[in-house]
Amino acid sequence: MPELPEVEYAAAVARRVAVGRTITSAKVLHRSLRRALPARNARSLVGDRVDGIERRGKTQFFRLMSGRALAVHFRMTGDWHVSADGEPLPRHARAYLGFEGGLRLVLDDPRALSVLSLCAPGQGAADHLGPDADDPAFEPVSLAAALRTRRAPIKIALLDQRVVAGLGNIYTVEALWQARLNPRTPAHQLAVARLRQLVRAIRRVLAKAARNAERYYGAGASSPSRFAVYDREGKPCRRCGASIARMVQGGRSTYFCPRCQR
DNA sequence: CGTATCCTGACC
DNA sequence: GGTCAGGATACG
Repeated sequence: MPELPEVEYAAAVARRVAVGRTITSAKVLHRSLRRALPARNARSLVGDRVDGIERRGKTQFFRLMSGRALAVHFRMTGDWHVSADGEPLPRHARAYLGFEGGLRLVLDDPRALSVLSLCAPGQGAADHLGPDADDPAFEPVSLAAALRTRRAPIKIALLDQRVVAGLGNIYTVEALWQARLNPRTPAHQLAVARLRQLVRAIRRVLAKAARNAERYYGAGASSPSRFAVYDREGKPCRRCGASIARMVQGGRSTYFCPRCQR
């Protein structure tokens, strides 16, 4: 799943193709994406120019010359595919932007859950997001303040983008293992000292993911897991050897070591 | 707080 | 042919 490091990588790809270039074509190919970006809105992108692409949490913002911004969220399975005009589109092409010079940025998304939307000039679309998980502003003391009233399990709280932006299921689970924290611990019970370990673990997990050159689709299903706990139910904990357990929290799988995460 | 919804490929 | 996966959002 694209989380902060993968979205940052995708944004870098998009920057190379789009920044400084005028949009020559824009089309939404799937009904589900037209809910947020109707055909007329897509058409209005033609003639505008991409001045820059920023990432906040898991959202990419294409800053346009007109003052508007195109927000792109990959959700589960979205990714950019780069091709030249006239080349066949990938099987799960859901939308594309064509640019001056002949390159095309194609949104490739099997499940078609990605969201494209236009933000009017001055419309702050990232206001509801907490600090980015890889930003220095994400630190233990302010995290403690954000969690003070939260009785939900820490796993659930970390997935709330208002608390911290950019974490998804996989790296949240990995960071909790790294920090030896029980995912069920009520968030407000964690002292700053424990949160310091957690923040450090999150930074470490994200930095490792960012260094990883392979894309998230790249690893074959049979290759050894690059995760310490995610999707390793019943396999030995890489720290203590106990059997990795799985539970469901908020409808999503949490993997953890029942022995060394307390 | 929990649960349904979107969407489709993968898997039994 | 039924179930599962899950980010964000909407709702009870």
